[in-house]
Amino acid sequence: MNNTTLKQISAVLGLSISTVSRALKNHPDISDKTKLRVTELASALDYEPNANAIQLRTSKSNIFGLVVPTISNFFYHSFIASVEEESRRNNYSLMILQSGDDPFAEIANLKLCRQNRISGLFACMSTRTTHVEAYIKLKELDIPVIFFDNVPEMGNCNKVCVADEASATMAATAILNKKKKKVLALFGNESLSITRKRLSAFTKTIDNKLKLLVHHADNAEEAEALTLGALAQKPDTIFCMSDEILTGAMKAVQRSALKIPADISVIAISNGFMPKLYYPEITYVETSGYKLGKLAFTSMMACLAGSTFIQELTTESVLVEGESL
Amino acid sequence: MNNTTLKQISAVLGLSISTVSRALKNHPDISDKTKLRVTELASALDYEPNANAIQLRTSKSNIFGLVVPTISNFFYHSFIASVEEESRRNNYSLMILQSGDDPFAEIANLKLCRQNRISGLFACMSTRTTHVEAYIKLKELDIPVIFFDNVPEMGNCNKVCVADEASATMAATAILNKKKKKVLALFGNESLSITRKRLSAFTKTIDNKLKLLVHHADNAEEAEALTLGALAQKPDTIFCMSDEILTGAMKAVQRSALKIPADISVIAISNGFMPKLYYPEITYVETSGYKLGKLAFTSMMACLAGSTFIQELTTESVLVEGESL
DNA sequence: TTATTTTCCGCAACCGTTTGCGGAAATGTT
DNA sequence: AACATTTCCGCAAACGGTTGCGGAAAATAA
Repeated sequence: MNNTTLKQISAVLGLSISTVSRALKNHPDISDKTKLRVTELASALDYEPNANAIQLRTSKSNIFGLVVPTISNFFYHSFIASVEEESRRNNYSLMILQSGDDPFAEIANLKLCRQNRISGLFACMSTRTTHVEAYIKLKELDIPVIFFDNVPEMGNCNKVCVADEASATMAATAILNKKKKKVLALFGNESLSITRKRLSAFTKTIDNKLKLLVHHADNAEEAEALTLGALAQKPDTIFCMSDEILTGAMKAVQRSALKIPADISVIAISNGFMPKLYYPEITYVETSGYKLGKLAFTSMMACLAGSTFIQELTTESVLVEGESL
Repeated sequence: MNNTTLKQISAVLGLSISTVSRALKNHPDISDKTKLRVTELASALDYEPNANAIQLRTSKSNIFGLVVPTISNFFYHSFIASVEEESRRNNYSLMILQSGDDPFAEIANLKLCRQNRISGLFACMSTRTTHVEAYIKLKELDIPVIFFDNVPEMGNCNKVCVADEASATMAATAILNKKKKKVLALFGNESLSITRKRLSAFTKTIDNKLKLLVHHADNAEEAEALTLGALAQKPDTIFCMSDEILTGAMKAVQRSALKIPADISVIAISNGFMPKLYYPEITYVETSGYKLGKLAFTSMMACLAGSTFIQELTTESVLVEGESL
């Protein structure tokens, strides 16, 4: 069975297509009697307007694109859920695409977005993105781009970020306040903007006031291995810059049968899900993907409303105390 | 700046729109010379075809819908990632919508899918879905619907499921083999199809050969509380039917400072991510969302290829041994 | 009754593509 | 040279809506 069209309705009712169209959108030109006839038949026939036709005619798509390295990631997860929620609430659909950290797939995804004439794009660049041209092209087409999480260096673009520096500073301060002496600090891939920001703020705050062992891990396995190795040097605290790092480190801690916080303290920067999985719950500085999503969305709406003001927004972080520090 | 159109290209080159259209798709009617002129200008102008126009003209959308209670869930996660991957590989886009377990949002989402004239739908019903009419309507419109995870009872629809019965049986068998005496078995919401299946298969396999304490938890917190309470009865094993249940139970175990597997054994049915988070790693029966996604996709493609054969597919499960049993 | 206004609806163009068909020009065949 | 083919391209309709404009019929005013 095919979808009902305005033409079909108009044929049945002996009206013109335009009259039916106007009746359905409650246009004042149409009499109540006619409106009633039309709406009743439309709902009887389960009429649903063809979004493609509307978008073609109005050249507005009401679709947002969202490109991300992978959707299987705690942080992106909540970000995506948040953006999807807001989008639907505002009558937008979301087209979600993952690049798998492959620059070519990323370009292909952006092309797909363009073909679908998206109204705006939420983008987290892949680790190895070198080519920002494809993103710039979107801007030239007056399609707002809101970068999040791993954002480009260049200044003239909209970005929403968690408070990387503030979070790292907050965590470092918490450690200092507890009079810790030796911290194993685990960070992510060095080429990520968030890694650089967090690392510099963290070390700056620690400021040689205590012994610092810094390591970089690309994934949980690496973090576990690094932690197992570094535990030989008897740190009294572990700092993890992300959830993924945290899971690796925690496994190493459990494996070493160390008691938290008696034998070793743990603090992380996290979305909040993982820390609550453990007992005792891990103390963490919250960088909420959910909040970031909301922020990104309001930024997007501002752009669509005509704001040409380039803004770089940041969510606030809070220290959530568990019993691990 | 606006997007380039065929009309613009044709105007510049002094050709008709149809010629340009054909040249771009390498139609034999067009001479190589003309093709070259067209393709060069097209790429110079960064031409990208308007998907809406194409979809309107061809009445094929190349968009799949995916509706799910929430995307913030481990299992759906990997399922979605898997389907997205396959979709893009096959030149389809994915429109992902979450209902938040709200039946009205679910209906609104399906409406959105219809308006966008999706080519097919991957659907996991919300817990409280009573109204399958909206789904049936899609079938009437010849839009294939592949249900996954929480599927409707009715027979005449395509379903892909993890091997619920087999998984539960496998877990129960593993427990029996280890000569356990008293099992705390934690299940999810009773109204879910997967809960019913897993519960019946599990209890049937255990068959009163040991003492069974069955509880239902809707979320991790409930699972934790239930576990804490039930530990008083000194079970020697905990079975968790899902990741969410597992996280709750594990927290209770950690809180009680019980050693795994010395003091208590744990086994779960899981996607595989959570069990590897703990040390020792939890033994689990793997029900892979990733595999299920692949299966759902092939089923979808079969439907689109014209297969009217209603099928109910099931992925295979495997027991992944950790050191918790 | 005639003139004026209001009410209600249809015509037609347009959005950007695809595609069947027809036809002019170029080429090939006797 | 006359005819048959082939090569290459354009016309126009269609997909399903939206919307400016104009106009007939009905209602109101003079």
